[in-house]
Amino acid sequence: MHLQATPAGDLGHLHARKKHCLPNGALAGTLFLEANNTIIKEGAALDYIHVMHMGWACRYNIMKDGKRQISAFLLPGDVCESTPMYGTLIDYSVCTLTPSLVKPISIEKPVGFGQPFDQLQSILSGSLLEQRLLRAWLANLSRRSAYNRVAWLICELHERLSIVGLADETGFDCPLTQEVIADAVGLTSVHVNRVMKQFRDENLFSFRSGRVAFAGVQKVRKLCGFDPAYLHLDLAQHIKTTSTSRVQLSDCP
Amino acid sequence: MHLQATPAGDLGHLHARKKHCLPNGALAGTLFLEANNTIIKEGAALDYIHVMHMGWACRYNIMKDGKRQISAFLLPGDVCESTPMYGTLIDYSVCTLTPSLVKPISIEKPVGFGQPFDQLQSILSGSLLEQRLLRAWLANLSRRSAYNRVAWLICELHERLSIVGLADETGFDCPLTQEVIADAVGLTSVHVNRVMKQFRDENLFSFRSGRVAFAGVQKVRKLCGFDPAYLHLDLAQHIKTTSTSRVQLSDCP
DNA sequence: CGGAACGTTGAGGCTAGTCAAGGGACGTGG
DNA sequence: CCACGTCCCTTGACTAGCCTCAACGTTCCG
Repeated sequence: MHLQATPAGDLGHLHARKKHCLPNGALAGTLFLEANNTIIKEGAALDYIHVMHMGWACRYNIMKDGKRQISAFLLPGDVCESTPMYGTLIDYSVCTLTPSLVKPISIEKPVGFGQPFDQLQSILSGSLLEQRLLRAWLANLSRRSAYNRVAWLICELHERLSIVGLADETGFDCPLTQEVIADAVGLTSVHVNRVMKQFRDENLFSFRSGRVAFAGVQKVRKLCGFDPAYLHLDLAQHIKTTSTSRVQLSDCP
Repeated sequence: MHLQATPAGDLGHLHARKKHCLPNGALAGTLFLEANNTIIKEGAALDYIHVMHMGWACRYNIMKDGKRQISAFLLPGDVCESTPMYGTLIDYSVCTLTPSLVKPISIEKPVGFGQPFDQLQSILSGSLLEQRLLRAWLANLSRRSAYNRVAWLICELHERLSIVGLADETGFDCPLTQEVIADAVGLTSVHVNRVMKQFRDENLFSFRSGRVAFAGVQKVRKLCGFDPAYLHLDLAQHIKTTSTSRVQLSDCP
């Protein structure tokens, strides 16, 4: 997708029409945002973290020639900030892809002070997991065909959504447009479309009207070499902290 | 580059022929490694960090089909571990590209305990900087032509080497083979070669016998859209907030 | 001198991009 | 209710960028 390269790297035509939700219980302080609303602007200093409660968002950068590179999809439960360290300058933007509920949480000022160790540890773990995802994406973009690249992304989304209960073996609701997928995997939307057609024709999965419907997830995973290990590794290790059998770690993203 | 996919994801034919250096002064405990020696093996648990004192190394993954994806070059001053958090399982390998001096430093066991806050902060800053680099690489691979991709990598190396005094306006010593560059930018070595020829022919820079010789760095930067901001941003901000000199741990990637 | 590792070059093919046109779904306003 | 615009999907024809295969050159070293 080509966009006008505005100085701030922001989508100029978007306006954050935030409104507060019913301030009862868990939703207190949660913001409701329409699709295509900016949550984080590149260049800002970090003072809040934003937790996705509902809806999808993406982390992206606009390049000098107007091309957009998406570096992460943010699903319910995810934190929009890749390293929530107070005061750091943010080198990416985040915008919603669907109507969303986002909860901002303010951060203690001096990093570390007054924060329990396990909070620091979770920031570190989060940052580490982000790195793993980025390395996996790097390998995906760099070394796979368009066909496998798209399949792999679908597998990642499926796996991550499964973890939060938003996907099962039959598939998942996926609000992404083919253009957004293209900007994530480094293709054109036209080519993404062709690849999707191929997946349909080969009866692997369909991507239509906002839903990915599988005819066998394992077949798809095998074909594109998807191994969910890189998503769990840390989590599993973190929970058990020590003394564990950590099995399938060596394989590539 | 295609490699046999060995279970451990390691380069089977490499043998770590470590030997201790003269244990006097700053070099005490420093290891001397030949080229193509493994420093970190994918799947290991992190208990030491390894600081590059001399020589070049790279962080990489071997994919199931044997392809190698390099996700970072490690230059003098860099820490091989992208997030030096004790006990985490490492999802990449690191090997030397040239004869190198590497200093291993053991880490306190429980993350955080007994470590001063600025050390934690330094780990976080380092991790954050790694993310920035990864995002920059992602955009580079995904959205630029082969020609610009290679130019951009050369600019990054030049900038980072300049920071540690190993490059000037005329160029820098670069021990990378065209195949290694190919594995970093997602091309074949044949095509890297063609692009290099083009750079020579256009009198932008030459890449010959281990040296990159510029005929005007700015011209190259402009053409590929290289902006060194992503390397500094945090550093500048970081120094201001805490006013400490902790140079080699968190700083340059 | 021979081998190994790396660089160089050419021919030909495939993958993905570009350009272009049209279709379906949906909302809005007359 | 229909006309229209917008957004997204779909498809075809053509092009170009990069890959593959293959051969040969260069440098270095034992």
